[in-house]
Amino acid sequence: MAIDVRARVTLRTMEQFVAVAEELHFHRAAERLNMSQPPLTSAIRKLEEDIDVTLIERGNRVLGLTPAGEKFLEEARETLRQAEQAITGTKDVAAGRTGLVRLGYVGSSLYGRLPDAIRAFRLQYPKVRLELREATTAAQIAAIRAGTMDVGVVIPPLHHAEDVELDRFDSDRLCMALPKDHPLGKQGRVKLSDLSDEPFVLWPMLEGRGFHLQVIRLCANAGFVPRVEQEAYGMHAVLSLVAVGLGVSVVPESMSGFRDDRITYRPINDAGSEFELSFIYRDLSPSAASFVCHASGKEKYKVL
Amino acid sequence: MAIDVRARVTLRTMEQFVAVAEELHFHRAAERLNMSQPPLTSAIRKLEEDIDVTLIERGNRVLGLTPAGEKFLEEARETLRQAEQAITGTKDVAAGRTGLVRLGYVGSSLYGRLPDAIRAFRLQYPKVRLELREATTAAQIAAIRAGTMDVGVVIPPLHHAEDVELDRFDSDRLCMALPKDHPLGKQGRVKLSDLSDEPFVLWPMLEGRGFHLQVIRLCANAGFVPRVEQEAYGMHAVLSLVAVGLGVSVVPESMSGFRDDRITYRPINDAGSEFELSFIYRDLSPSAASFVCHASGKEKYKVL
DNA sequence: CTCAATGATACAAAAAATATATCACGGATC
DNA sequence: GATCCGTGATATATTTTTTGTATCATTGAG
Repeated sequence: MAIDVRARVTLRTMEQFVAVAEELHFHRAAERLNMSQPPLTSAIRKLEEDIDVTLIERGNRVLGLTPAGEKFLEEARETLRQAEQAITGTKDVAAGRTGLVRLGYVGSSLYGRLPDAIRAFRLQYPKVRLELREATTAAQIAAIRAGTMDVGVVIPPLHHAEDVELDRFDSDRLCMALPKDHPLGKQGRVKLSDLSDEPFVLWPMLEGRGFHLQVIRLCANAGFVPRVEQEAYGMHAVLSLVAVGLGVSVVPESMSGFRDDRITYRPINDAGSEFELSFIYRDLSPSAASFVCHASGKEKYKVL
Repeated sequence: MAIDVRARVTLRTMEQFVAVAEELHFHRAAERLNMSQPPLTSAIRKLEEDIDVTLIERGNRVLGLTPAGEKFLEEARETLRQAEQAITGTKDVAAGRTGLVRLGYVGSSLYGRLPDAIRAFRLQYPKVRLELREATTAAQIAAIRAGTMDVGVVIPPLHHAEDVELDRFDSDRLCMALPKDHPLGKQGRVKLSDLSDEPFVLWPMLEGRGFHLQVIRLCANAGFVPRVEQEAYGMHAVLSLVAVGLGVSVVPESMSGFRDDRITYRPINDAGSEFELSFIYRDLSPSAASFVCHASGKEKYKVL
């Protein structure tokens, strides 16, 4: 029976009651509701019958609310507000204005366009929560497949990852990082081949395999195999070791935004020094689509 | 336009969507809703059209919710819950199960049935808030007229108060209060006329005029005019002064529940020693009606 | 290849909401 | 005190919405 009652009392009924309760005048209320007075009168009466409670006191010519009417006015307002939120909230989600984006990124991307893209996105989509996690390209692919990450920022090429989509986001190139007191560091122009006999500091191959290979290949093209004397996890660690003179390294040019008095950066003009940063994803939630869309500047994405 | 949309999305629609979202199966959902499948299908489609958001992913033979659908499921559930509360809450108010009762009472009523009545009422109507305020009969009448009090517990008769309704609640009688070391206090039987020459402690006439007059009249019938030597506000104060020997007094018998080693109570058998405690009220809110109804044991009251 | 399951479509019937016209009542006005 | 205006109630017709019945289209399993 309770279910039956709820079925009969509609949002429209509540809207009508609120209008009458606020105006305390059937004609004015009907006008506000863009309807005529008779159906309004009967609607209110049916409402009272349905819930079996007198809500409006019909004293001669003056209307008043019973205590129950006051209560229903309050509750009906809240119900209407909630109903409206149901719709606007849903539209927000659909439009990607609300939601959660779990964003992964490779460490080096923090020195490119990504931070600015994040800042701009947060301004335009304040209700989207962003969860950021640094991870290697391989780890991001795994997380996206596992559904624990929505979007990743990685360095292509990807291997065995035909199931994830890829969108170019930023480009960068490799450059040399030299200790400032190193002979080459004082020299104006340095060629990559000049490093053939120098000890290298590099990240382990497990951390960013594709990127690692690109460095090796680049050196190979310059005619040598880099002698890796020291490995370190993370670009910052690599650079710290370069700073104290443990060796030279090849890092993304955007890392030169990371300043250290003991390090000198030198460009590499060899072909193959360029690399890209791309978004990867599989099923884009609307909010994740908003992010990729906004950051990559492309127009539309099919959302899940 | 937003208003238009809200007008089209009804509670029924939400109920239908919730059923489909929970079952992920149109036929089962329709069965649960006691309707057939085709109109359910079209209702959901119309809902999606109305808010212009895809809520249900119709993958071949398997249904799934889009992120927006998840959101709408959550919000629709909340809306339905709120709508149901609007009705049940209103019914609670109408039935007097919820609300506020501002109850006034004369001090002496605290030693009669009132405390028990309050306790029992609170057990049966836990959602009704009770505001208690001690006040004289006259003050209660004024407060009820002013609309700042719902129900009063007073000692009739009332004067110039034809506009308030009166309901007998409890009865009591007057008794003598004597200092224990007073000669009369040691005597087994005491007649009221024995007090004719004793100094009296009484409350001022302003505080409980009708009650005061009853004492005077009672003494007059016993053949004397009480010599009031000391006035004190409140029964407790009166009794305290009796306890220290400042005089004798006549107080409600129920006050003998207030024990003091220095006071002896003696019954008054004279006609006219009885008095009543009554509820007074004007417009009973449902919760106030519940209270009066419950306390006085009567069945039904017309509620405002 | 057929069958069962499932959602979509078309059309008809039922129910509900709303509009129009009118009445009934009460207080204000002259 | 008769009349009129403002207000809510009633009766009935019309439109809109919702629901039901019958049927089809697609898909995956045996």
